[in-house]
Parts: sequence; C-alpha cells; structure tokens
Amino acid sequence: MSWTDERIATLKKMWEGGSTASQIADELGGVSRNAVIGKAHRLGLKARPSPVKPNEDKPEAKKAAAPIAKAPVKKAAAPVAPPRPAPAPTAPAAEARPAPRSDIPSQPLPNPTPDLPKIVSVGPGGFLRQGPGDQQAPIPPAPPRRLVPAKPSPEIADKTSLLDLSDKVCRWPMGHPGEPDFHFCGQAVNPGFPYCVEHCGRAYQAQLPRGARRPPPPLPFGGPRVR
DNA sequence: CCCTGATTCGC
DNA sequence: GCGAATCAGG
Repeated sequence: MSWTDERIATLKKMWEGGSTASQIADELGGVSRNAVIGKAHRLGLKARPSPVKPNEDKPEAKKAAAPIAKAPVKKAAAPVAPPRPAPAPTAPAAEARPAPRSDIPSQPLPNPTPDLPKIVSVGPGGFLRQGPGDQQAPIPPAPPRRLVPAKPSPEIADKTSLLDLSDKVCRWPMGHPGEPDFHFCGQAVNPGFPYCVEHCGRAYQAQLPRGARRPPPPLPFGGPRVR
C-alpha cells in the first residue's frame, strides 16, 4: 500500500482525533501500526501522550553536561568489564529488622500519628480487632444507580463517523476532532470530489479579483445540470 | 504478556 | 520516504 492523499488525510484526522496508531492502522488496512506512527512523525504530527516520554530536560545546563551520550548500542557487545557503579552513599541507618514472623500478620497500617498509638489486637481468624474509635465509616452505602443500556453514543447515533466514510460519501468534517459529536457530512458526494456539492462550494472557492464582489458566486461545478 | 508511542536504521 | 525492529513505560 502507498500513502495516497486520502489515506494521509484519514491518518491525520484519526491521529489528531486521538485514535491510537493501531486503530488507524487497521482502519486504513494494509499498513502496520509502526507504519502509521512512522508516517505520522514524518508528516510532522506528533506530541501525543506517549507512555515513554515523561519529561525532557530543559536546556539549562548548570554544570557541564555529562559527555556520556545515550549510546543506544543495540547489540554491540561491550567486551569491557561490566560497569560497577559505586553504591549510593546513603542509608546510613538501616535498622536491623527483627526476624520476620509468619505466624502473626504484621500490622498492615503503620500508624502515621505515633502520638496516639492505636491498640490493635489480632483476632482468632487473623483479623485486626478495632477499638470503638476506629470506626471509619467504610460502609459504602449502596449507591442508587440506574444503569442505562450502553449506547454507542446518542450524539453520533446516526451521524457519519470516520468508519462510515467511503468514496461515495461527503467527507466534510462537522465539528472538531475529539469532540463527542464529531462526525462527517455524509451526503452523497459530488461525483469526482470528496465532498458533496454544498461542501465542494466551501472547499473550492474561486479567487475573485479584489473588489469584484458578486453576490451569487457561481459554483464552478456540481449542481443539477441545466440544459 | 498485552498495550502504547518513539526511535533507529537498512532499504 | 518507508516500515520492521527495537526500545521503553503503563
């Protein structure tokens, strides 16, 4: 498959609309997720929440930046001795732990307020006994909820979604990608164009000479042929 | 393991 | 320019 204008347009719409690369890929068909991502980047699209890009160092360099590059070094074996990073000079007081006991469950709730040590005892079944003041209202009152049968979305129920696009349907976007009611025009296309007659008029406007304002700009195409 | 996007690099 | 391979976080 090749990246035709239409496929690129679909890629852009979906990418900017928040679709994942996988979704875009199998919507387009014939391309892999990687291909979509690669193409998107080559198109200049990018900066979508990536799971592996938390932050970036700002160009402030207080000290000389370490000359060590990232050095991806795929599989190049480094015959040198394995690096032995010095152990962190922290943790001066690693307290000795008492021997772990397995017969009694350790207290799971470290008391944040040592001033008021809570008295907790262990019941026969291993549960923690609570004092009268320990009640915390963990009782989840059954929320009176009314579950509504899942609908795709009442907003776009009979609107033309991205998946409904075809060569016969107007691709004029209605609304903005990412909004819940974003959809496409869906009218029958003006033959030979990706839009219906009305939106062809929006998409292709003749450049009129300055000052030459004619109230009815004639459509250069489409419309019922008058003969 | 599954998913995600980013990046690299041979083609 | 393309995308598989790979990386790396969730």
